[in-house]
Amino acid sequence: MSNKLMTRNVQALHLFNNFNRKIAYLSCLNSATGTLSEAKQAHAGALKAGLSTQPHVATKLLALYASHQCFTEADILLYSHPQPDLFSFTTLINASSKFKNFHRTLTLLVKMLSGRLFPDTHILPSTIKACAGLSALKLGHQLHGFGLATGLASDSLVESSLVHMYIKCSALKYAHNVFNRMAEPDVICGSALASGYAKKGDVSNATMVFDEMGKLGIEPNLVSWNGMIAGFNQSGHFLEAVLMFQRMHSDGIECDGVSVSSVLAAVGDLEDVIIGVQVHGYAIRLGLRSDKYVVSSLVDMYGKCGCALETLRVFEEMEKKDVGACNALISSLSRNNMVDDALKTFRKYKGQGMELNVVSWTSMIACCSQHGKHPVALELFREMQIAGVKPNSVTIPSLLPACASFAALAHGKAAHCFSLKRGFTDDVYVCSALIDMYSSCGRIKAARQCFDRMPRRNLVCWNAMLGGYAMHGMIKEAINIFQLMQSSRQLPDLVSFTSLLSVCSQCGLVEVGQSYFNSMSKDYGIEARMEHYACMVSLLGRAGKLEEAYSLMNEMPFEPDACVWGALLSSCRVHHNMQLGEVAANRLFALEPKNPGNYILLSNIYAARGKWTEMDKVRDMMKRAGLKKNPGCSWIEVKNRVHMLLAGDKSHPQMAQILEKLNKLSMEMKKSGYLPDTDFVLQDVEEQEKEHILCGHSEKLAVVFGILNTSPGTALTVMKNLRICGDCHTAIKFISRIERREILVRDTNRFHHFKDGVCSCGDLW
DNA sequence: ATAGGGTTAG
Repeated sequence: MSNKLMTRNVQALHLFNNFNRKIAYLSCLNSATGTLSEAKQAHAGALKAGLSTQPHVATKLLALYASHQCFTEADILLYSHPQPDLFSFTTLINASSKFKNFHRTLTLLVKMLSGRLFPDTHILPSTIKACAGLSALKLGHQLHGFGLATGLASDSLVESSLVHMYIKCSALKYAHNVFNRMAEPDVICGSALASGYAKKGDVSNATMVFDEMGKLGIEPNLVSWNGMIAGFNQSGHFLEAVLMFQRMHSDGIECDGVSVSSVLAAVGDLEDVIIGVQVHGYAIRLGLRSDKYVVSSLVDMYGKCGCALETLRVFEEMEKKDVGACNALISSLSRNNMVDDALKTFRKYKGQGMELNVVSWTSMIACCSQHGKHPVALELFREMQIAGVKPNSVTIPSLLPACASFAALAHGKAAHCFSLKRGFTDDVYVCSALIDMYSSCGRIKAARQCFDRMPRRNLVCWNAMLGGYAMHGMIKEAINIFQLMQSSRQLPDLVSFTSLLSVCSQCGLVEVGQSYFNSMSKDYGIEARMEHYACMVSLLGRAGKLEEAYSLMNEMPFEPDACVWGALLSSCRVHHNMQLGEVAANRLFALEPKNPGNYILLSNIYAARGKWTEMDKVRDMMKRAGLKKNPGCSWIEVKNRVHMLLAGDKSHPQMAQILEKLNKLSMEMKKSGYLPDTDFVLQDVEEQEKEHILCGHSEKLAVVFGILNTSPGTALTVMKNLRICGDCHTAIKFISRIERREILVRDTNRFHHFKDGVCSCGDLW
């Protein structure tokens, strides 16, 4: 053999070997379906063998990477692919869609289209699914159009993905249309559509689709029934949910834990414990005692029906305690005013290492906020973050009322910043709570800013803003916002009118208030409730139209409650009307014998009229009611007498006696922590108070009250006014004084009444 | 190469 020939042979052999290696590699690649490291090895091998740009190899590698969600690597291969084909795109698009990487799915679709490749039946469903995942209705709609133009829309996979996409985008009409045109409609699409309507609260369409399924030859299955029950429950159609459950039962269809937990939630909201007990028994018969969802809804249902003991029993019977059930228990206890038990439960399971979630923390915070344990609520919020549980958009409005009642502006601001950071400020509940917090802390401008920045508003937001202006007695702004509300086509409700009437009453706008009161039922079909009558009585009463106020009370369709009588009594005190004052006071003594404020008001009227013996009688009544121990009350009572003496005959024989009594009381008050003033020259504190509020002189206001006394009731009033002046620092000082003492529940209620705009029975001390 | 149903917090 010549040398030349030799070299040729070697070359041929080399080529042959190389070819063999490639063949070996390709077969190896084809069998490589396993791990990610295998995929990487295959990729490395392809690079080494110079095969990575071979269409076949690239496509295979791409699929390997995609199956491991390694989209960056897959992308590199796609971009360096010599001729990216439909198959490469299909594998990548479907993988992205499968792993819910919807943005990538749609980016790939666009890239594919720009390469003049068009989706087929393999790609269309997964791209439509991506639109569903991103709620991209427009694009989904376009893909639908493409499907119609190309005839792909009649593919059954495309059809069902369209139905689901339209449901997810809450375009139920479109979904319904596609469903109606399906060649072979299936249970899955039918149930999804029916429950979609149910979730949206469209009872008639939900029922129609559900019933039509039978006509189309599709038998509704358990999931279809459950979807209806759950949907009705979620949209607040509780009765429909229960009826559906009953229909299911009478149709002889056996339900499961899903049906039971959904129907129980609805029963709870109907507060129908009789049905609740029946379903409970049914659940036990079906052996659902250990279903955590069933137990949670049972606990919640009994709680909503006011059966706290049953709630506890059901929870105790649970073998392995579940967080959800524990959360339901906490909220049930809270609902039934068992705040300490709720806290105990929370601490107990936290201590036992139960993994508490956002709902657990939020329920506990809401519970404390709602029951006046404001510092605890704030502390829990801090603890929650230390525990690494992220607050969500429900946590914020649960916490904010605590900041508001506490005038804890710094905490409220922090919560606001937190919401901004986390993007919660588009949430109507968050914003409404912020508005309320800022108004309560005296920052009405900040409240308005929150209001103006809202992308969408509902009734709650409008009421929060209106309430804020009412709280500050800003009549112009309140009327303004009410008009804005009407031009925005937002119908007002009971709460809106409470604020409006309250602010009119505060500002003495009798006619305006009366016209609002009349238009309530005339223009909006809203029947006036107790709080509206309280406002009206206060409105008329403050203006001195006491007889009119009294006759309005007689015309009321129901018996006036303590609030309404209190409004009348307060007005009687302002105008020194003894006759009506006595009527009101006597009713109040019967309605709330333990409320010292009523006695004081009457005593004040007597004092103004110089009725010495009547004052004695009131004092005796207080004693009999067991209220004589309150030095603050006695103090005011005695002070009134001194005023009388000073105003009248200074050489009154009882002067020395009274002064002695006053001194004794002063000592007593000092001992029990009150700060009495011995300087009763401050005759008309109320006048000063009004002036300072109007001028925003919070320090002076604080001084006036600081000198007078600091009984809990006073401190509350001061705090309220300080907040209106925007001086939260001083307000907080007052709060700490209140918290060191026990406040009568009634006092707190009055305070909240004020806050909500019914200030008619304020002016306690 | 997949699709429909559950409780509890404002």
